[in-house]
Amino acid sequence: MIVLMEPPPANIKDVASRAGVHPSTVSRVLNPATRSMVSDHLARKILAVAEELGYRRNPLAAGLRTQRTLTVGIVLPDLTNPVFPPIVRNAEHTLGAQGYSAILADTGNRRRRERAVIENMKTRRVDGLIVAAARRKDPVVDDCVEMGIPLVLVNRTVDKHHVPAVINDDELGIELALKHLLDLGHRRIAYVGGPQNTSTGHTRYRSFVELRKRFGLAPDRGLAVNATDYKEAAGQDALRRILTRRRDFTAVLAANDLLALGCVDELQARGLACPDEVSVTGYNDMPFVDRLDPPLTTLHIPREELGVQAANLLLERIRQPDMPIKQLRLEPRIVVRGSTAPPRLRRDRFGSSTGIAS
Amino acid sequence: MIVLMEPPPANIKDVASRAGVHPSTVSRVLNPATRSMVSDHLARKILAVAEELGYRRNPLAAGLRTQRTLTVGIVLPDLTNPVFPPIVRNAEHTLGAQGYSAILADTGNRRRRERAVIENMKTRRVDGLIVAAARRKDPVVDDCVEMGIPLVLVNRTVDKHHVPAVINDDELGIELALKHLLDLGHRRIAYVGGPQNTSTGHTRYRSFVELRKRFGLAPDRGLAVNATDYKEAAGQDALRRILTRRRDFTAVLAANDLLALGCVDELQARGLACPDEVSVTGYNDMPFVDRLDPPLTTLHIPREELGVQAANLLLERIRQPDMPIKQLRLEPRIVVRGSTAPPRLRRDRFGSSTGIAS
DNA sequence: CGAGTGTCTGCAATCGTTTGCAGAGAGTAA
DNA sequence: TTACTCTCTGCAAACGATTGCAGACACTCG
Repeated sequence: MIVLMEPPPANIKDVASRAGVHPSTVSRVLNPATRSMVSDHLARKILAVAEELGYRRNPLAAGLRTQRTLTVGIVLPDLTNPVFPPIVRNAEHTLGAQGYSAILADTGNRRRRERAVIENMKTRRVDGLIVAAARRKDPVVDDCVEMGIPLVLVNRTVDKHHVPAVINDDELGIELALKHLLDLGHRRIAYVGGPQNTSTGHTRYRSFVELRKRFGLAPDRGLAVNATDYKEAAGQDALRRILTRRRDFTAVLAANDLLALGCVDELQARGLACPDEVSVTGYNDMPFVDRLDPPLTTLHIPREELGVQAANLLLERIRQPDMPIKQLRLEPRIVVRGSTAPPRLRRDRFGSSTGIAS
Repeated sequence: MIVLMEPPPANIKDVASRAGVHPSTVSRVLNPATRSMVSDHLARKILAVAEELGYRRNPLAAGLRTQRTLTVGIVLPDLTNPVFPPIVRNAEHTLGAQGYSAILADTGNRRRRERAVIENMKTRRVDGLIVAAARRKDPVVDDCVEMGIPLVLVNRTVDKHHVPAVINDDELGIELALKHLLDLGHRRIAYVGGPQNTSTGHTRYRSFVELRKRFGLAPDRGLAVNATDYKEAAGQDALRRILTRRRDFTAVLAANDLLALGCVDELQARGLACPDEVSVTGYNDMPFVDRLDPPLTTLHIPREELGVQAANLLLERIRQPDMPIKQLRLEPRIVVRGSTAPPRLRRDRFGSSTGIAS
């Protein structure tokens, strides 16, 4: 095959000599901030020449000089978790509209890899980071803020305050879910939570415990278990652990859709009908959970908004690093579907005297 | 807040002066290819100093000089289509293992944006591109190969041959699906295809038409409609169009899971039970289609493998641009689930004399 | 006419690496 | 000793842009 060797792309010097000016003048014309330094007449001419030669500025050279790369890193725990694609997509899109490109890295939920990819991004001199993989205590994140690298957390945050973040109002979310179950008439409600080293897992669990108290429910020991992971298997496992101790609940409030699916699996495995015998709620309203069997009652979170806001917040921080730190807390709303229903009397199968009662 | 100003990261000159050598020597030691040029003793010393100073090479400066950025672009039509995350994830991971970072862009299926993002990546001097958003005729892709930019297509390819690609064996896929339906006893099978400007849409449609002939089925006109988009709404729309003409089919073979879901919706809207009255098959085995109602019979594609192979192929091309062009065609396998069943006689509701019969 | 003011453009250093070339030095052989 | 080879290291020029500084020039005003 014959490869046509294209001429090397025009650089700023080519444009300058073709326009009969000095490279610096060209640079000034091409740079919006310095554009006004050169006379309109000359500027127009230079722009024309640049256009004609198909000039494209070399971001490496520019970045080397300016220390800005127009690049941001996006760090995810798990791209195959359906919560994240919409966030990424919208973040990428709003960043792109401002000239920024996104470098993506999936940590696979591994700390070592999180450290490695962020390290890599730092050496690549990204202008900022969007991190969706934060743990509550996250030394990698701490390092970044300490080094002054603009950073925005999304979806999950860290315990330390004063880190910019766009997250969900989990207290509200859990309250909505719990109220929904209470309204249906449930009183014995199990809780399957997420990993306690994530802010979502922690906050949702804490909220559940507090709200249960506030609503005057018994502090049912043994009815709440936190899974080690936001995955179906972990959810199933958690519910299994609950079921070894108690069988008298009529609903399961899960801290995440995937956990909820695991719960549904476990119920099914035990021949317990959902929602007829046990109701289940999730969190996140992942795509397609509306078409599952049963359609999942869950909390809808503004995924697109999370992405857009995270990107905007980051851009703001990049441009004005000294602005006070903002935390956005977006409101979820409950979506009632087929996985929840009023409890039925089923003394025949369950009792409060199943053994290890509290 | 007090910001501790870190000292600027050490550069190659710092290392050199600290080790009492010339920067070029340091460069040679740090670069595997030239590593052997310097004596072991000195090299060890230099490495120690570099380590001590926490030296990290600046990829911008290196890229500026070498014209290699250790960066590749990944271009997707729609990240929220569940087919892509696993591909991206695995591609990113295998690229990362070789020191490459991935710049991600989602075109939202818009040609303008495809052009723009690839243009942007080119000016960023990516070393190569993985494109999952290709159309059958895709001038943007043509430009890239013409300019000699290493490029690998994934999932979809272009009509021109001699473009490296990792795709599915769609002929086989459609054959498996069709055979499955035939084995169940279906004879009147509708087809809901994808956009004909994508290779998948085209190949699957063509395969269906040919196989139908080969298996001796009537060339049922009006039983095949191609959707304009790989989305549920488009699938629903397509089946609706078929239903205005014919109602005598007992199965729908859809070219994609999302289209299949749209078909299910339309059947449901018309009160037709799936699979009792009409069977439906999909393509891609998206995550969670196994838990839908009904669980979707579909073709499983090796998504992880697609990502890994695409990345490897690209790396190969980057390193040896003159290698003959490879096309990988991975085999799907059929996964039989609840959305397909033997046809039932239902003369009561359907007849072959519903109007516009062929 | 000279000084002062303001606007525009050019000069040259700089960002941090890489790499062709040449030279230094050691070693070998005649 | 001289010439030659070989191995290692240093020199300096790129790569392509940005930017502080200063000079050129036109213009106004006294």
